Amino acid sequence: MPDISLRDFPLFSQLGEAELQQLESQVQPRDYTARQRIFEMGDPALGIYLVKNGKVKVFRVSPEGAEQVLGVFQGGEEFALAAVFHGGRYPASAETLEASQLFFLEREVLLRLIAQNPELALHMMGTLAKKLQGLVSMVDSLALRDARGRLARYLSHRLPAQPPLVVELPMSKTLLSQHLGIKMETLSRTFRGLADEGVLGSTERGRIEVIDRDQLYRAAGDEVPV
Amino acid sequence: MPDISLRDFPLFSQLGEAELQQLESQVQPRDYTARQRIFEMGDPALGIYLVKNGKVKVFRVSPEGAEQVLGVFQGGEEFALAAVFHGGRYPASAETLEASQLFFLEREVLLRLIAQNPELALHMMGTLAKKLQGLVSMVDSLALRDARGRLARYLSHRLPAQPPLVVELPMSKTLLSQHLGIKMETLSRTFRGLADEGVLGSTERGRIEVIDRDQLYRAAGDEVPV
DNA sequence: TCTCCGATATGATCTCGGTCAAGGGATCCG
DNA sequence: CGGATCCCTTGACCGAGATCATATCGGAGA
Repeated sequence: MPDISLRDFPLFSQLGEAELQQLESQVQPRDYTARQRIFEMGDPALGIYLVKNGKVKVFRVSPEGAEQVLGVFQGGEEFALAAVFHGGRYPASAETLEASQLFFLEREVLLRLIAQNPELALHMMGTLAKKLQGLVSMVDSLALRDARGRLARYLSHRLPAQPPLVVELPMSKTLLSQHLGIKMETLSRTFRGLADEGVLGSTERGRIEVIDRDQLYRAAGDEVPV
Repeated sequence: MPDISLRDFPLFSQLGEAELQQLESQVQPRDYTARQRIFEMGDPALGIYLVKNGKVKVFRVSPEGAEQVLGVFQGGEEFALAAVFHGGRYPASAETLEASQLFFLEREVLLRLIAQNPELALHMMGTLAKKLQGLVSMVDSLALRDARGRLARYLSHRLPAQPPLVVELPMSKTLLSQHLGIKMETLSRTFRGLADEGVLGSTERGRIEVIDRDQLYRAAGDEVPV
């Protein structure tokens, strides 16, 4: 996994060389070990995080301690962007999945950056809008699909267009179950079910072989664009 | 219900008199009857809608025809804001609940407006961020709370701080059930349950009397700020 | 190679909420 | 006044998925 510099973040693709260098000096590198808490839901939202390497999960916790994973972010992605713009508190918690290096960008620095680069604002609105869309899709899954439908949808979204009909899971099945809002045991049974139906092949080691692409799409319900 | 002009939209609170007048000429008034479709999920996102009066629901539909309501918008609110910023398609459908007058604001006009008023961009990012927060809360409800917890949370969020311990539902119970992701019958039983527990009083005519505020908060789990 | 431990699988139950069915009760209208 | 319609309530039953319990797999380290 090669290291990543600021210029590799799509979020900053608009910026010129000079601005990037300036930004470089204002960003705070922070190193984390595996399973380290980055912030807790309710903490004041002081800035955004950029993932240089490693993996971070963002999640909510139920009163009983169950976790719902909102997203897993890795190199080149940023998180907690939205929290900065209503100046309040983080609406979820974040924790590393493995040892990770992040950049922390203070709220004020980000706002100043935007003030100097108006087109950056538009770009960030696009980013926010995409996240919103992702959450709408998540709500749809949770409210309107059963376990089979949720899994099929997750897989079909990540199935590469080109031949190797394989989905590489970016996280463990345990974590995936928390992302789909179903229990591990149920996810396990659901994978098994799809395999028995002939839709999937092996599902080991985070490598999901898809055998019947069309039926996977059908199980996903729809929304899978052409 | 008094009529509302553009200056009454919080979204445009930043704009000066001149800009508002200019905007006035670029906005398209559109009238709808009750239960009329405004756009369908998948339609190209051509612009945003501002609600002058009436009520609009935004929702997703399952393959079986069940609806999940993402939001209900009324006078002074706008919807479909996010869709404009990734230039794609509406990720949900919208329909009037009653006869309504809306303003339609074309994407290009909005973008031009932002270009001329950079601080408007920040304000809109705040709006987007709030919507994102709302969806995160919705995901939390759907994934981590049971019917009782969802309803209690909904009510506690809308309970006025001052004495008349009453929540006025902005929609029918049927619609509310589609908003909370539970069936009408279950919602009815859940209301009944909370009343039997002594948490709620009468729940008739969209007027929910809260008797035991503390227990309502407790049933809501947490997240209810001090 | 052996041991340990976290991740995954599988079986046996339980349960919340969905489904199906049958009323109320209010409002509007002929 | 009777009927039609919409919204809500209540009851009986059922099933997908949660829960509880146990077994197995596979990688890391001694």
